[in-house]
Amino acid sequence: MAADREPVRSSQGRSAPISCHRRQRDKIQIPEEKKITYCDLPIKQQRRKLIQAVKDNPFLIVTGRTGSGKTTQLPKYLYEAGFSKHGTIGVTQPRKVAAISVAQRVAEEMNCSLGNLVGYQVRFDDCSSQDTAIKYMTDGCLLRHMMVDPDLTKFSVIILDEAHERTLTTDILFGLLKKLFQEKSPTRKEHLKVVVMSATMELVGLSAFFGNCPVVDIPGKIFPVKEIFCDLIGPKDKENSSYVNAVVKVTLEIHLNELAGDILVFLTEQQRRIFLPPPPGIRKCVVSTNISATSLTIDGIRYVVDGGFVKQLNHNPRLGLDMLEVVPISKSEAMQRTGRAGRTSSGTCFRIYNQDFWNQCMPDYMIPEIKRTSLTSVILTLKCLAIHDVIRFPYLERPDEKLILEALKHLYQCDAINRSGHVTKLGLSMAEFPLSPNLTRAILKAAFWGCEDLLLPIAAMLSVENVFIRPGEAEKQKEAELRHQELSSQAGGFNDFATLAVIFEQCKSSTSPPTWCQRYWIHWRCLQSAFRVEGQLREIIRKLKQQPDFPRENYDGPKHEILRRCLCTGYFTNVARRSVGRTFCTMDGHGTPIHIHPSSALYNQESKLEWIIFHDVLVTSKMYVKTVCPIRYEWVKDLLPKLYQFDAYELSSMARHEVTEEEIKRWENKEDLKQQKDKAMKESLKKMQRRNDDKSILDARARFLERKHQRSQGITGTLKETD
DNA sequence: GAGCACTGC
Repeated sequence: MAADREPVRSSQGRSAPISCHRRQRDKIQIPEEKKITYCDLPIKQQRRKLIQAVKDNPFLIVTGRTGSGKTTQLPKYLYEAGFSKHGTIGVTQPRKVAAISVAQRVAEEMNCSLGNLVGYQVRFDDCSSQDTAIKYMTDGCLLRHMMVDPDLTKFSVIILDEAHERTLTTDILFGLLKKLFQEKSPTRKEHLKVVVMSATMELVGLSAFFGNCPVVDIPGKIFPVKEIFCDLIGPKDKENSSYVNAVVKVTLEIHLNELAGDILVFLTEQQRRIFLPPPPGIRKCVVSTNISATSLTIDGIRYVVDGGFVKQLNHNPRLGLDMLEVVPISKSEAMQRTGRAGRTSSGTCFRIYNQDFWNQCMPDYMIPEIKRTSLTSVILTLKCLAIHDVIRFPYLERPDEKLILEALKHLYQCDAINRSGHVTKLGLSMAEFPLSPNLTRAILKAAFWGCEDLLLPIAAMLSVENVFIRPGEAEKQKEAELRHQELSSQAGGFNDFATLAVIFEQCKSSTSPPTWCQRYWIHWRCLQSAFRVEGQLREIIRKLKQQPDFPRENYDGPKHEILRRCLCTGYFTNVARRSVGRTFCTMDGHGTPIHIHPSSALYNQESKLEWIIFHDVLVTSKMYVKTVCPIRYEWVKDLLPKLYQFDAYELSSMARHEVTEEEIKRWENKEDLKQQKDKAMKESLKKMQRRNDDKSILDARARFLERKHQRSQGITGTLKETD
């Protein structure tokens, strides 16, 4: 077996120790790595091993800390070994900047101009050509590419980099690539190879997923980092967000007591300012929310202050809502933070939490995105790739079935799939758009009515970052708010969607858009990307309209209602009706009480409203809806039944049909056992509670006998059958 | 009367 080959270490039986010299992030390393000439990189000694391992195995895992050179050198080695004769060597990155800057560096090293031998492709920027042998791209780009070329016929090697980040797209690509090899598709090239590169991960599981493929480890150097638990936060403070004070305290202490060296501080939000006393010498203190957020120069960082928390966007399938939650970071993330102190010299990492917090509250690894985000778009993509059985898709880690069923339900409600879970013609069109299904559905309705010009700017504005500037200073904030109100009243004063359109159009047609933005406290950079997104969406619609069977419908209602009618087609899943006072109730079956966010033009206007639709929900201190618009009941009346008239079983029936009888039996038994386990757990919990109650002791024996009797009649019988 | 991370097509 290839896994037993000498130079290549199998991952079998290998633990994934948490130690600081193995935790890295590549993005920051990029500028720094430049200083090392590529001849000195540790990966060079493994060159032959790596090439051989790729030749011998369909899948290979390469691990190594940042700075080992795997991102830049491995594709080059494979090119030099002749792999690109059979197709492009594709390297994916989770982020655009990384894809572009790595491509630049490799092109430099190989002495060619970017876009020829070495190129990159990201959204809005394709810098590659027919001659491109090594192509860096975002993982999203590769996923898009697979919708046109599912067998990846153009590629000889696919390298998935930064696999440890476990982005939603990387996880989907894992499954798609695995499937490609399982099915032995006739069009798949014999020589397609897959390399997964990761800094830190549960490598045993990953290797097992890819058929126990070999793992090559590239060692690297790091200076020693002292780890100090400051004991300012313990397990009890898990829900408490007052850790900011602790972070400031530790930072000040470092500044006053420690030797020269810059400080890197990790917090969950941008702080307006962390005050440091006038410096005796000058010391730089960088406050960062997340490592990937900004490319920081980390030269000279000797001290890291780890606040211990991150902000995470989680999707709650029960409520159908996204929630921004502050959660403890994982041990592996903490080690990555630690590593940041030892890049250029030895350093110290101050953790504001104690050892108990580390042991009890921090998971080993972060929960991957696929298990905590809405899967609607991803499931639609899979359906378009003819993967109907989305429940049994080979996930590295299977998301909760509830999450998948919720996505199916949503897709059905948007007409993207039919009752039996098959993708519809409309669904295929929807997958063309890089937008949420709700928004896409609204755009397509507009296109059917021939009024897409109304919707495209709104869609573009909703898919870029928040355009409204909120200055920190109180007076300026007032001014900004007034300007924003001015804009919303120009849009009629009662429709946040229309406000976005007004901003888009006014800025675009102004003589100096940047000045216009300054005046109205709007982020010019966001608008620039909105302009580009609008162009891209317009192009997609143009192509769809060229199809001969593109539906064209007549709109016969009043003109001033057409925008909101289109929005209703997409957002009827997000309808709410006013209940008591300023509270609204969603109509999606959950009946969740919601409130209009103070940033909306409809805030404080609630008494005048009856029915509304909203773009998104944010749960902070209350459940808030943002980007709201009032509607009439008649517009959604016919659509609302669709919110309830579906059968989750039927929607996922594709999965069931393909499952053998035997599998169903096994699955049912598992469920039985699980239920029994749950029941037993609940009972023992109750028991523990009762034990604390003195009065109950006398009854304990009687209950015990009663339960024993029940068990001997009921549960044991079931167990015997399943055995 | 809120605020409050990041990425991607």
